Amino acid sequence: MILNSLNPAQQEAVQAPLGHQLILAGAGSGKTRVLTHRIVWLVEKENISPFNILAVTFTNKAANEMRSRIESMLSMPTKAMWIGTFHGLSHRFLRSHWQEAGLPQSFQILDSDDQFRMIRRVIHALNLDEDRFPPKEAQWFINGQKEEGREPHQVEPRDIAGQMFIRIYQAYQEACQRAGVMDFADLLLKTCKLLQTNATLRAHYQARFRCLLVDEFQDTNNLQYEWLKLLAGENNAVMIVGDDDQSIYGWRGARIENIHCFSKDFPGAKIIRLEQNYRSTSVILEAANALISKNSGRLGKNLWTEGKTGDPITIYAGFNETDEAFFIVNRIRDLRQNSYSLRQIAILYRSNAQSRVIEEALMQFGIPYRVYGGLRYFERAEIKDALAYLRLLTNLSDDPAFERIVNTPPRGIGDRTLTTIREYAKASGLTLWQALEQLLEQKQFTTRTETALLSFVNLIKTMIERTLALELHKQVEYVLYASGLIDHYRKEKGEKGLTRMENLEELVNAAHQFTQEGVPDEMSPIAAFLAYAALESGDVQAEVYDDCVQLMTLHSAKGLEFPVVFLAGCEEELFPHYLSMGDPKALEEERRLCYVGVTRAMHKLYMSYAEVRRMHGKEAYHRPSRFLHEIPVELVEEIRFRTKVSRPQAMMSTYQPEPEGRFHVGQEVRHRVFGDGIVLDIEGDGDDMKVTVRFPKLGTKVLIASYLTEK
DNA sequence: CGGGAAAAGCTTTTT
DNA sequence: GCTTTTCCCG
Repeated sequence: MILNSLNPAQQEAVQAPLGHQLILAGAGSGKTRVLTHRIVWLVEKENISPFNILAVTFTNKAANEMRSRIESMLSMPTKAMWIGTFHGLSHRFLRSHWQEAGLPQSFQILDSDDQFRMIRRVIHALNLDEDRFPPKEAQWFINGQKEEGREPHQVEPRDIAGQMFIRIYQAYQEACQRAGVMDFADLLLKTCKLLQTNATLRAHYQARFRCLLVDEFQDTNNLQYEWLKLLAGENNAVMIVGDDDQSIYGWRGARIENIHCFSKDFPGAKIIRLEQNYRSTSVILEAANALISKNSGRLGKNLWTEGKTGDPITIYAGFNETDEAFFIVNRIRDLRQNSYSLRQIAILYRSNAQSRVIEEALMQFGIPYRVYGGLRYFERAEIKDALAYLRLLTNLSDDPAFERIVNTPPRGIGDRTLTTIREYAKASGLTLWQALEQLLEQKQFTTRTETALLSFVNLIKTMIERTLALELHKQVEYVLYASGLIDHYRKEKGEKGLTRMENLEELVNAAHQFTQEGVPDEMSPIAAFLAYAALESGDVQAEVYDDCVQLMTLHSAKGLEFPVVFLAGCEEELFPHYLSMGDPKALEEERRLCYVGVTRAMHKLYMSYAEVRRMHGKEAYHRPSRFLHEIPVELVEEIRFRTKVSRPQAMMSTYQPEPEGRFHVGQEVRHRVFGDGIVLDIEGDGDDMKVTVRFPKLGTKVLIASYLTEK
């Protein structure tokens, strides 16, 4: 193992004695390298068997990457090592111990969309008003309770409405149990509960995992922390890696506090800081450091680099969002001339809605781009339809799957028929499938409905018989055609239907590929495939060979790096977002988000804002983001193009403001970075005053007045 | 059942 | 304002 490729702090972390370690790893400080080297070190130097190691990450992508890196460094198989996400590892645990956990062997996993539908059904079944008890809120409530480790009976009701939400939670939980399904949070919760109550299992796993490693620890929630403590027990060594300054998922339950609690809960924990950055220029790092220093309660870190100073950060004041987009596109064209390839350039923004204007500008100039995010493969409606058939075949009790496909494609089973089935099921505590069978026996329907229902029942039964012996991908293929899904989407007009057909056909390939890569022995291929689809909803990664500008939100940019970064929409109300501005905690998270954005850039960072922006249909005038002001002036170069779009002629000629205060046209002024120049124009007043200055060597620049002094 | 009109969102996202 | 979902009627 080559340790001399690591810096002293990294080496210290990799070679740390077997105990608790807290690695505070700044952006671009090589934390993944440290983590993988550490695991290799444990195996090679501490003689820990891969069998005794467990490593947790937040995404499947990170887990896969970690395993393959370790494999390439280690001369032995890593199969015995547990590497995965909290959810993936919990799933693996519950598959082995479904009996102890009181689960059906073929239990399936609900994604958040399935969960939402199921909760809505439950609310209807309880005869509650959807307006008074919105499914979204119930979902938020339920997931929140689960993250705190509370089952329905453990929740303290706050008020009458809270009491109702508990009842919804209770009913939802019962419905899940009946259907043999569990949601994401259940995977963690059931694992924790089982480890808490079953001393034998707890002892077994605590004895096994002598070394536990957690990546991105600042993103853990309470339940995940509990999960870790249960497996760690008294004797196992825990290494966590994280960066409190990059915690940007507080809004979905991540507790930055966990990283603060670690030293207390894991006695003797040693803190090691990785502060040397290998990514960015010192200008970018200084800006990031200055920005994040405005936050309180940090563990504290100061990134530094041995690298170049680099160019100043460019701040562009656009007239409106179109002007901003054109600025970006123009700069991209320049960069391209300067031998940057498009894939080295990223445009980051706070919210997805911002991408449209930028996309239009890129399209207009024929610049290829790729937008990250959006619906992923296994989340597409047509794919979920197909998977619901597979789910129902595996498990006729799967009510959410039943609901989804009973009338997809349309086969004459309407809402009234379904209501009858649902009510019967509810009254007799049966699953929808059982209720349907009993009602058919009792001849409860009109002839037409009965025919429709019978053909559905027969369809499913035939599918089960016919696919039993088939290989997984043949099963999928059979289901696609026999269900009529293919025909259904074929009829859908336009490009949409075509894409959906292609997606469905792709599912056969996906299934084939899945079986080739090997199915865990303890599961049936179909169950394994379904679990895979639910847990790993499929990347929409840009292919590396595509030379495209990368567009994404700041959140999805985390963990990535780009030679050139444009950070668009740096305006108050948008970034920081208006919904976060009232709450100091949320505001600090926005600042961390900005920190994440700034530290993505390797060589060149552009930040831009628009003076006028159409938001929710209205023209809104926002001030430049406070984050821009938190970056030291000497690191910044502010510019504004005087394009036609950016300022109507009329305003210039009729409105010539008399210089208020310190500056007037023709005056000689001084700037800390650019030196001496002459004032050409003045706009606005007070804090917003912008002064156009001509500098002898640098040309004309528009600057904020407070950055200038009289000569 | 399907299409068009009305209404409701509208920050960030992984599992 | 624009887009997505829901609702209502032929």
